[in-house]
Amino acid sequence: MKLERSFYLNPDVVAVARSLLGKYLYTNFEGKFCGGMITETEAYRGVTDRASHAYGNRRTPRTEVMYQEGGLAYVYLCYGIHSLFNVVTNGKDSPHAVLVRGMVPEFGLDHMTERLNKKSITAKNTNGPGKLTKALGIHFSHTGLNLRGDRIWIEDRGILIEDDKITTGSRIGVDYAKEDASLPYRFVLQSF
DNA sequence: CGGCCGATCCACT
DNA sequence: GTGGATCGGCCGA
Repeated sequence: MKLERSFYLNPDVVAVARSLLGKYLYTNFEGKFCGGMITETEAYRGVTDRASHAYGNRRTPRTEVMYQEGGLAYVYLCYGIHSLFNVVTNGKDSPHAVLVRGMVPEFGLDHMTERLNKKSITAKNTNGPGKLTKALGIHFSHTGLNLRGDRIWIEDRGILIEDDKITTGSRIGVDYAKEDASLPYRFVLQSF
């Protein structure tokens, strides 16, 4: 059920972002098993995408994981507070990634509720990239983890998402990316 | 090595 | 609907 290595090696990161909708993201930290269905993603198309951290083939200790072969987690700190979870895709030295921005919580609800300091949890509590990492216990120190390992992984549970259930649009917070800011690289599964 | 700022969230109004 | 929180990365000097 775990997504195969070949899924992550797809050179078309926009297609990967689209096909991650309806897949299930799981974590298991300290014996706390959690997971849910992915409902929102954004594609970051490597060295030619001004919105990508790897634009212009920029390599830093932080972005180095994006240059590895697809199938790793790229987690970085945003605004000094939020850990944002990305899926590294494509082959080595093709630094593509998909940002996971939303999910519907389904497994380990008690663990996620506790991490969020709430009394209960709904999809509204995991509908942002910083919120879902907090619920799942993903921290920027987890960057580089293999997504076919036993701490963070993604499964296909056979859910088929029709095109008419998806809204496509421009990515969030990428105004600085000039002509790339308006590219339709954001995918949102409706009714969640 | 100093300083600026970001792929955000939430409490408060 | 708005401002404050809060800090690592990275650029420029």
